[in-house]
Amino acid sequence: MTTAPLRKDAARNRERIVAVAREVVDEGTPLQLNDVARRVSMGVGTVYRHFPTAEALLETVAAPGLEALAAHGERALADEDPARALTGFLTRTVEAQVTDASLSAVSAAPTDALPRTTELKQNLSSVGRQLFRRALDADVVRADVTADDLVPLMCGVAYAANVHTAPAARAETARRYLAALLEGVLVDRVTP
Amino acid sequence: MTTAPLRKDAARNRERIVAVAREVVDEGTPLQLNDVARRVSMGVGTVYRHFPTAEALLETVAAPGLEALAAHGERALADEDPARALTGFLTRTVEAQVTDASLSAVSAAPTDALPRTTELKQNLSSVGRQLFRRALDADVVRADVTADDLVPLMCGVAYAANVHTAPAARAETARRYLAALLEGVLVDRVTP
Amino acid sequence: MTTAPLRKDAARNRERIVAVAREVVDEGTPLQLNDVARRVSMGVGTVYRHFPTAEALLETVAAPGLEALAAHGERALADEDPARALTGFLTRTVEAQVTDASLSAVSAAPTDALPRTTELKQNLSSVGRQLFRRALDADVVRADVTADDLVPLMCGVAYAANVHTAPAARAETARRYLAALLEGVLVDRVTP
Amino acid sequence: MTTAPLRKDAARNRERIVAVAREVVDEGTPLQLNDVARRVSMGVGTVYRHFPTAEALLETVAAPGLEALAAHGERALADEDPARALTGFLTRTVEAQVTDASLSAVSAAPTDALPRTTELKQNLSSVGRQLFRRALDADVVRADVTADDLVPLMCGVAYAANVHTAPAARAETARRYLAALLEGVLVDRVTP
DNA sequence: CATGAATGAGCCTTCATTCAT
DNA sequence: AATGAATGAAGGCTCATTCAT
Repeated sequence: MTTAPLRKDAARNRERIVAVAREVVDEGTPLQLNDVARRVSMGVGTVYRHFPTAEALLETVAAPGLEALAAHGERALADEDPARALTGFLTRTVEAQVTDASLSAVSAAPTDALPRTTELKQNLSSVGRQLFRRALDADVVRADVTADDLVPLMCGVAYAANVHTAPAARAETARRYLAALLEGVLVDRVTP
Repeated sequence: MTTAPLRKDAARNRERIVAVAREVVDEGTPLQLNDVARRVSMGVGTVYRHFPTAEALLETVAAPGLEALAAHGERALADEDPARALTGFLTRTVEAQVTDASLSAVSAAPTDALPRTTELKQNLSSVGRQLFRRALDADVVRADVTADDLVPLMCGVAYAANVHTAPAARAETARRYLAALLEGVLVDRVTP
Repeated sequence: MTTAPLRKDAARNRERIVAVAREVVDEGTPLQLNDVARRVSMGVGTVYRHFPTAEALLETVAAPGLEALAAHGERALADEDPARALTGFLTRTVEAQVTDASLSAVSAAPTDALPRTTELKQNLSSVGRQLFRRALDADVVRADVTADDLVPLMCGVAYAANVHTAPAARAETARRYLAALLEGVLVDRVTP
Repeated sequence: MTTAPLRKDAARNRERIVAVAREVVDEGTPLQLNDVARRVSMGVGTVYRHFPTAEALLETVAAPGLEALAAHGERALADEDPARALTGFLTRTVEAQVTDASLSAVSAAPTDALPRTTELKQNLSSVGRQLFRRALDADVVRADVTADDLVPLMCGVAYAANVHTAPAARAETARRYLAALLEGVLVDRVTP
């Protein structure tokens, strides 16, 4: 056991903190531990006890999203059409990033506050990597992109969708930009 | 000229401020007027006199870069190959954004502090739009991207190149990502 | 109680802040939270935690004075002589304003920082209004002044007493000016 | 000659400064030499040359008003009815103070920046003193107010009219408050 | 005389973090 | 465990005044 099991009330506190942090993130408000403490009507100390830094809390907020993406990826691995599998996975990924600010922040962060986050990000990478390899094996991927580029590219697509775009239109824009990336902006120049 | 020409010494001070701000930006340090004042050994008031906000200073730092990009675009308009012209312009753009943090920040900003910046951004947009239209007319562009998407997409490519990439490799990565976007990640699925 | 009762030490700090603010006010120095923090040797943050604005602190400093005035007014309501009751109340009011800069400032302020202040000012108004009505009913008040004029007039009397008057003489001067206002500067012109 | 005669252009500059300062005062904006300089499109230095301090400029702005009041007082001295003369003068005075922020500020100020201001204030005092003495001699003034109280009392009336009163209603309110002061708020208690 | 750039003290306010209770 | 008061560095900005040009 890594951590001692939390006392029931402590566990409940922790959950309330995370729930409220989720709201803060969804509001687009920067995540501050003091702010969260006030919102959950707990002392700052309590919040700090559970989450040593704002990043740790943010990653905890992001975790279910990361898990869900990985789970989706796992299911996609069962898809017989490798292109469809990869496309579906990536679509889901950018949609999630555009919808959930904790995911875009955590995905793009160079370092993690929690080991658990690193683990989740690796799981996700791994699934992406497998989907990518299958697509490669099926010759549906051009050569000059590697599996390592998937995360940065998805972060970029999500970022692009936020630039000069009204919030309501971002999910749709993200889908369009992903499509552009997958299919290419330029028509193939066929040399006869 | 809208504003009275600056006195020689004032002009020199102004230039020193911009030069130091350039360094701050290149360092990756957030641009703060107090910090700049300390670095140039001037009173804060002097810096504030020249630049009422950090954004104004940042945009001033970015201006030459924006001009250079527009100039490049103008020259590209003379290129007889529309695809090459557009590609060259976009390559230059993402390289610049990845190399110069003021450009990525200013490009993605929804509002401008200086009218001059708005003007420069419009020039740049306009050039991009013309290059795009030519490419469209030459049937080298797929339909579902419009000229309005160029800026967001370039911001996204530059952003992607910064994610999980060592500084030294960013320019090269940006070029790769742009290529991926232009040519498409997936092979076209030809239905026979 | 609306707010949780303060911890003992916090309460002591709060009191020290108010006490020092009282001194600052009595000195005639403008009330600044930073200044108060320095004088009580606490971090600025502590002072800001207790009082979000200088106005809030000023009103807290003024509160006991406002309460005392209202209390005096309540007692005056028991006086059988309506003119004496009103006069006594008003005398007390201008004396207080002239003696305590927080009272004149808070009384004249168009808006309040603390709900408690609004409440206290309303109490005070209400008492004045009742005393005034009694005097009216007893026909000892001329018609062209209303209860709404009492506060402005008292502020004016206190202000007048501060103009070109040495501090030591101000209370006495305020009484004289109030008497002038009540009795009239001009002799009644009796038309036979 | 106290001061060397100004060169024509310097004199014109001076006048423009005063005119703009008048506007600033009428706007209710605090009078700042930098601000005035900008508005008249002159260097701050020029404004400082003409007016060493904001007070000096304010007093210069107030001067015509002070002169007009004194002039009115002089004419009032010719009035055969001493009560009417005094009343008219005081009415004019409070109206002026309520209408012109420079007059209330300069009147209440304990010290003057310009000798000229001291002189004007003395003239005005002197006229008031004479009107008051006449009224006294005619037995239309109660005893417990002296000529020295006139200025403070008028400042107080003007101040009272500004407390909790909408700008548009201030002149009328000031007149009412002056009437109250002159005639008394309380009915004379006649002991039979 | 006129200019206006430069100064920098000084005020306001926020926030991440600690630690006594 | 929980609390939340205290901290104080740090950043933002204004403005009266001076002085080199």
